[in-house]
Amino acid sequence: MFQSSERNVDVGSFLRGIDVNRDPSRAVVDVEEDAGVSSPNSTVSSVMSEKRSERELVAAGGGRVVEDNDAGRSLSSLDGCGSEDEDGGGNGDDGSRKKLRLSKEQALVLEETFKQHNTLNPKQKMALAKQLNLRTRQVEVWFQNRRARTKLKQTEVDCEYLKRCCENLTDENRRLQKEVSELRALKLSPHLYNHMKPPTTLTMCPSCERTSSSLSSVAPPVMASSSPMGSMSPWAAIPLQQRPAAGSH
DNA sequence: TCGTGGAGCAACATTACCTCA
DNA sequence: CCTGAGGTAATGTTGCTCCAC
Repeated sequence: MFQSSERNVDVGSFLRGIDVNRDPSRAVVDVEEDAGVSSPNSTVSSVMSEKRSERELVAAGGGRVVEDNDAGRSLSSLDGCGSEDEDGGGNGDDGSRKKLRLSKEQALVLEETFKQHNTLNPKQKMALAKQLNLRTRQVEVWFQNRRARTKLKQTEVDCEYLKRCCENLTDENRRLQKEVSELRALKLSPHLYNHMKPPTTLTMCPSCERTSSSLSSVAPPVMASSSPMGSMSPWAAIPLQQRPAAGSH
């Protein structure tokens, strides 16, 4: 697996410091969820593999694979987790993971819940899982993926916005450059220059009595980085209320 | 009080399956 | 029927926090 080394230098990192989901009752809840997989695993991998096999059993044994995903089925007809505790023993033999498709009703409820809070504490997770006849792990995974999708969408929106900003700045730069060359041309033609009124757009610098828009100050604007997505936060110079937001999910 | 190991969690990258044009 | 693209559920890894010891 290829992971970037700067993986954790992201927006989410500092948010993790605020562990809004931390719930004192968590331990009890999680023990409940992982009932039967409570062996003291020494490594994460072993935990994962055990949890994985548990999931596979449910996914396969529950039979909630795509072929039975007709739009009309009711939530209560989803048996898989109803069998939260039962293992079903399905086709765990071939090791293939069958992918279930959430019903429209389930997706709707999950979406609505996500709108209210994009993370769930263990109690909420369990309640939601129970309501939807899903496993808590499935709810958890759905929220993880949903957060990822939201972030991706927001990134795309940000990117588009920055692209437009860049284009606007380029245009502005071009305009200013043109203005500079025009002013230079005027300056090189004293007979014309003397008879002209000073440009009304130029303001006097009160302290030095020189025009604030002297030629040197009209150099092309240089951004903090050559790229609009430079190392510095691209939003640093953009008022918060002007930042675009990804559409509702 | 401090260090340590385990557990749980979220973020992230990736994989694998499914649908649909 | 085949196929490639896109969507998304699921998996694996990593780092962080909390807590018991």
